[in-house]
Amino acid sequence: MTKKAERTTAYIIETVAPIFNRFGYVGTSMSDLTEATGLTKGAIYGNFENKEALALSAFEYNRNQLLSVIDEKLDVEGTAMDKLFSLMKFYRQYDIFTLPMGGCPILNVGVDAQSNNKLLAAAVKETIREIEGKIALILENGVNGGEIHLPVPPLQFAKQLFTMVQGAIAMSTMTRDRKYLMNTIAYLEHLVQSEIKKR
Amino acid sequence: MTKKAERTTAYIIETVAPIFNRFGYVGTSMSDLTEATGLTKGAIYGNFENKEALALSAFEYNRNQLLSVIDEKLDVEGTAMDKLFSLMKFYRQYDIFTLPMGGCPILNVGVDAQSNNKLLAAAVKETIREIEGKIALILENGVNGGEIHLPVPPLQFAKQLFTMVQGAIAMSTMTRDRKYLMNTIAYLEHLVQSEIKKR
DNA sequence: TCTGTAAAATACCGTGCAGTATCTGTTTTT
DNA sequence: AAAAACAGATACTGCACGGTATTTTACAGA
Repeated sequence: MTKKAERTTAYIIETVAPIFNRFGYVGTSMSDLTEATGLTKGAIYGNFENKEALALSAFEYNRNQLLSVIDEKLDVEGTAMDKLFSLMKFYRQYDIFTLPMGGCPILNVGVDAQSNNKLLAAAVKETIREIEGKIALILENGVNGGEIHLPVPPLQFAKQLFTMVQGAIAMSTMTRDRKYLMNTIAYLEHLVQSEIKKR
Repeated sequence: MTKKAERTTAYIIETVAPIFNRFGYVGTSMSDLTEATGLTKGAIYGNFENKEALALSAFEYNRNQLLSVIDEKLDVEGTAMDKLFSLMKFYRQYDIFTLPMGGCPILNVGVDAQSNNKLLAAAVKETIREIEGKIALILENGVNGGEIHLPVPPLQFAKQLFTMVQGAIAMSTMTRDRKYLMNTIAYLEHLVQSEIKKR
C-alpha cells in the first residue's frame, strides 16, 4: 500500500493544480490552498518545500494529463492523416477538456509565469517543444510512408499547426467564445486535407 | 497650460502601464509603482481612486497606442490588399513594438485578468472586437470594390486572420522565439495573396 | 508679494501574506 | 503492545500589502 504522505501529496497536487492554473502563481495564496484542501499549512509545508515547488508540481500534473491525452489521440490505429484528425477532434473540445483543470495550462502558465517565475516559464517552454515534437513525428512518418507531402520540414509544419491551435485557444479563452476553437479547427482540417494529403 | 494634476496623471499612467502589463494586476504592487514613478502613495491615490482604476487606465493607455498604430497601418493609400499587407508588415515587428509596453497587452491582460479582474477582462474583449471590426471593414471594402473574394463573411475571415496572428504572438511570447511571428505572418501573406485575391 | 487652494509627502492603519518551530496524534515497525 | 518514526495541527513570526487621514509644500491668481 502507498504511504500516507504519498497519498496526501497526490491529493494536494490534484486539488491545488486547477487553482494555480486559474488564478496564477501570485494570484493564488497559501490560504486559498488550505481552504480548498481542508488541510493546514503544516500539512502542505510538510509535503512541499515552498509555494514555488508546489506550483511547479501542480503545473506538471496538468501538463502530464494533457500530454497523455495527446499521446492517446495520436496513437489511434491508422494513417498519419487519421492520427492528425484524431488530434484535431480532441482540440475541438479542448475548452471542455481543460475546464476541470482551470483552463489551458500552457497558455495560462505560459503567460502568467513569463515575468513572475522563471522555473514555470521554462517548464512551459519545454512542454511546447514536446507537443510540437509529437506532431512532427507523425508528419515525418506520413512523409516517409509516402502518404503526405509537406511544403516545409515536419517540425516547422508542426509548429505552424500548433501555433494556430494555440491562437484559437487564446482567443476562445479571452473572449469566452468557443467559436474561435471550432472555426480554427475546421480550417485546419481543411488545410491538412487539401495541402498535405497526396492524391 | 495644462493643470499640474493632469500632467501628473498622464505621467503616472505612462510610467505604470508597462509594469502592469508585464507583471499583471496582482503581480504589481503599489510600492512597485511608487518606486517606478518616484512619487508617493499620496500622489498616486490623489489622482486615481484605487489600484483597479489605475490598472484600467494603464490598459487603456496601451490599448490606445495599439489601436492607433493599427489605424495608421490600415489607412495607407492603395487597395485593400495594400492595407492588409501593411498590417501584416506591422505584426512582423509586433514583438519589438510591444517591447516598451511590456508585451502584448491583449494577450497579457486577457489571460491575466480572466479570473482576477472582470473589468479588465471585459476591456480586452472589447478591444479584440474593435480590431476584428477594423480588419473586417477593409475586407468588406475589398469585396465591394471587386478586388477580393472571400470564402466566408468578412468578419469571420477577419476573426480567423486575427486568431492566427494572436497565436503567433502567444507562441513567440511563451517561447521567446520570434520565428513563430515571422513564419506565421509569412504564411498569412501567402494565404491572403493566393486565397482571396482575384486574378 | 501675499494668500488661498490644489497637489503631493508623510506616517500610519488593519489585514493577509509566506513561512516555521513546536507540539500532538497517528501509523508503522519491532 | 510498546517504541520509534512520521504526518499533520496549532500558533506564531515578520513583513508587505492596499488604502487613508493628516500635514506639508508648491503653485496660481490677486
